Amino acid sequence: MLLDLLVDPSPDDLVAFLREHLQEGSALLQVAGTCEVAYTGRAASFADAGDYVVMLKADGSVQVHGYKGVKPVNWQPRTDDLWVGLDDAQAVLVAERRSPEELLRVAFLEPALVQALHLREGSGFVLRGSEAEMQRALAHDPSVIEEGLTVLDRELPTDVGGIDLFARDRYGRLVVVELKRAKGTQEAVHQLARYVESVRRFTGEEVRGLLAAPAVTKPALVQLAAAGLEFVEVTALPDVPDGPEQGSLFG
Amino acid sequence: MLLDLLVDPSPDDLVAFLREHLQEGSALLQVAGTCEVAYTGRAASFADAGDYVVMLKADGSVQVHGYKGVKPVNWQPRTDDLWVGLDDAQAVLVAERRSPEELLRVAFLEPALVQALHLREGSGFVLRGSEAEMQRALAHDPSVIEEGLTVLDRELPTDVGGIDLFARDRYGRLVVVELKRAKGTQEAVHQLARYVESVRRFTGEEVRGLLAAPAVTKPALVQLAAAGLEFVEVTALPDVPDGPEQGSLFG
DNA sequence: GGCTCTATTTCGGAG
DNA sequence: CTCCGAAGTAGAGCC
Repeated sequence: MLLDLLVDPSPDDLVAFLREHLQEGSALLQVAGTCEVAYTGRAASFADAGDYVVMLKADGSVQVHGYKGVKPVNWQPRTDDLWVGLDDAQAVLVAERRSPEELLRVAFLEPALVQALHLREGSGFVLRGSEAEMQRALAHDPSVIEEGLTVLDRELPTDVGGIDLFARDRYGRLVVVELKRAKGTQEAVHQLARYVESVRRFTGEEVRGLLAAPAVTKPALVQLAAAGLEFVEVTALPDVPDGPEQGSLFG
Repeated sequence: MLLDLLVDPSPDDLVAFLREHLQEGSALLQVAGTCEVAYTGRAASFADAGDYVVMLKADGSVQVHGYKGVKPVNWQPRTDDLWVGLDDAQAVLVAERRSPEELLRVAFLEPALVQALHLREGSGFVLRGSEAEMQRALAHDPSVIEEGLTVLDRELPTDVGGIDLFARDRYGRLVVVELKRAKGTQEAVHQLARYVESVRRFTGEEVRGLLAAPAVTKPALVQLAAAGLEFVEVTALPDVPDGPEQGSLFG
């Protein structure tokens, strides 16, 4: 797991270390120390001398972490070219990317530690509670939203985007359901309004619009009322296993 | 900078190490090794045995990094309670948070490395090219958008959100400007349409809607045309220094 | 405290 | 490839 480690490397040693392990191409590399960081691309930023931990992953992603926060101070999601060398007697890392064209440059003023780790590729990972899962569960048992609802389609494309759930209520009226895993916002209401309008225009039928979420913000509720749309609180969901057999029900 | 480091620590040593440095409270801690990670809270996730680098920052944030990607596999932006101890002869880290109630648990099955680093608090950091800066620049010189434009307000609140720039054109017509730092999407068009509708309703006047961005996507352009809205390409921006004197112009 | 919005969003998926 | 929308979004700003 731990492949290699140097404490207080000289600039030369740091460059050699990084080059060697980048060559290999499968290690996660970290350099901790005082750095200067510059980024240009989608925006531009510059951080003068400060203490950071620089993490280089095997997929070419680079992130520069400061003393706080989950989010790195600077980063690059992917790099097409990675260059390591000496500049003015300092070890320097340059990560470049095309499309979008961007460049991250880290100068290691005082590297305190460099290490190479080998992380085997990911193990089984399960996430529960996404909107996709919520959609699956509600399509499987729409009575949670409303009694007598019949699901016609999921992810139904319209000219203004995809409708999460498309159904008919017990009286045969068309129902557009917009799902939100978290609190429903004005944005969600507007999305719903667009869908309802589109379906109304397309079918000429009466169309109800439901926002199904665990909660709504107050402004969203006002918007809903103003637009003649409805909110349905959806919290505890029935447990539905995922799998291809579920998808085929609605293909 | 490097405070302490252990290779292949025993569970007991790992727990002692973490406790000691958490006590101190100002270090960035990292554990690399084979772990099992579980999260419950806003959603739920579970990752069985895999290789990860766990990073604990002094602000209480925790992140579990896998072999790829900028984004951690699991994380916690802030923790109200951090607990380290032995469970079934394994070192275990539990990071808990209230509001939202969530919990991250990492079991270190085979810790390969643990280290403590001291990162001095951040240095000067400058970011250029954000939407805020774009807004400042365009408010300062709206002729970049259109000749004869007079800015009335920035971040003007309406019942459906805040309008980036609110202005009158050379003929005295009201203009709502929606800014996007990157390519304008359908979402931006809908947002703009919402603002325009709101202002139209509120004032009863004729209202123009402009999407100002370096580019638009094709579907967004279609939507714009359909809604009677306009696109203005805004690329090179005048260089405007930020500072309180700028803000006061529009307070 | 809650609510809203931006982001160098990242990431994954669909056309 | 582009485009779109979700995210346990994170984080900042405002009320």
